[in-house]
Amino acid sequence: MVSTSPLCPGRQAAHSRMSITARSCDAAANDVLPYGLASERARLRAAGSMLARLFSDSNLMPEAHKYPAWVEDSESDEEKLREERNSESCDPQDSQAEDSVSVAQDNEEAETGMEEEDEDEEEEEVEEEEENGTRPRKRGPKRRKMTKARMERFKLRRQKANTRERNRMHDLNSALDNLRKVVPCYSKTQKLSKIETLRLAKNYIWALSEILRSGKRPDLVSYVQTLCKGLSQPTTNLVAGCLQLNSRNFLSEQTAEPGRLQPPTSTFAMHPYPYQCARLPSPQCQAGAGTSSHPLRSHSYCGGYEQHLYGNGSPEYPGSELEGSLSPSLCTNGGSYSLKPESPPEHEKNYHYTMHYSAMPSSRGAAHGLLLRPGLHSDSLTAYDSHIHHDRTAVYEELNAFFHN
DNA sequence: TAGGCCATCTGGTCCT
DNA sequence: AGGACCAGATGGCCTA
Repeated sequence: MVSTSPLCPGRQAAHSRMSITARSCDAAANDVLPYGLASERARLRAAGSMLARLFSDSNLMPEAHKYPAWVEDSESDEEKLREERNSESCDPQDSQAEDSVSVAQDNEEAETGMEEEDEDEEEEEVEEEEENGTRPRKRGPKRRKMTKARMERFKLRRQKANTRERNRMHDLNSALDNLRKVVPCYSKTQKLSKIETLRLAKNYIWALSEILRSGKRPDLVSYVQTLCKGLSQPTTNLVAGCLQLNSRNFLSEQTAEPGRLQPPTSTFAMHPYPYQCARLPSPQCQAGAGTSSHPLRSHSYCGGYEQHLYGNGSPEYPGSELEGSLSPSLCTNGGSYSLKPESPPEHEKNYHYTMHYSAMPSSRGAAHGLLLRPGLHSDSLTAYDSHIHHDRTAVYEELNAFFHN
């Protein structure tokens, strides 16, 4: 039995504490492009530029965040500093703490020695007084006495820095939210964790670059394995669910009916990943029946996998094609359909899996189970989705007409 | 209660 | 000097 956290599948991962930094993003990005093909790199650069534009879109950025109460409350701030001074002065012998509390020491000096100075003298640089005996004088530039005015400036600077840092992290989170929407599996109610989002995005880019490089259609198993490489088990289940993949079924098919799957000439490296998801129905359609010479023009697959992978029927590759395949305008939850497991556990009933589907499903048969309702998930439409929602409505209407006439 | 994830604060470093 | 970026520390929230 696979347990799934209803809020965050990444929480199940036994990863050590990690912070999402630009360095980790760079490290992930460096793994994405294993090939020296200039054309693929150019396309991916274009995709990267598109993502950068997407993330830098001012409409996507959160509104100005309110300052916490203490920012505007100087008295509470002073109390905070006072508490810090009290707590940090408990162990004066700790040299490491000494560095960290230098500001507090300065504050202390300000209180003890400078209160009677007038404001003009406060602007002067004054050598630090000799410390009283026990500890040697610290190296480095001589510290200035922390006057009241200086302390105020310090506090103001610190508050501004905190605000900037807060906004910076909010922007980063906003970009991560946008990234969540363009990776293969998006659920507003069950958000991927930051690290899982980055991993899935990296795998997704890898998978797309493999397709571009080889010009071949990967088999379903390898595709999902590639997407799920390094992800936690709950996230793997989520992605597999989004791709309508029943690992138990495809594993058995792999052994009992290998002919139904792509031969092992897959362009994706097979790696043993312990799929244990057995809560999803069988794939509605089997892979491998296609004869299309081009993966992006395939008309043989059906179901989420194909719609996800080849859904954009545009015959053009570069530029707009890439933007189309990566852009949420074609990869949207606004017109997506939910994939619900058969008899889901109680705690999963509120899950809201959405599968990004693209402009044109591959066949009419594939569309039979597909309800194209522009407002289907309007509750989960975000600001960005709302932004592009209007443009997509016409497409949905056309598709509805196409499939229901 | 432990562990995972997250937001925030903070000081350091680098760059303009 | 000030801003951007980073990483460590901390505490809150949530789940198993």
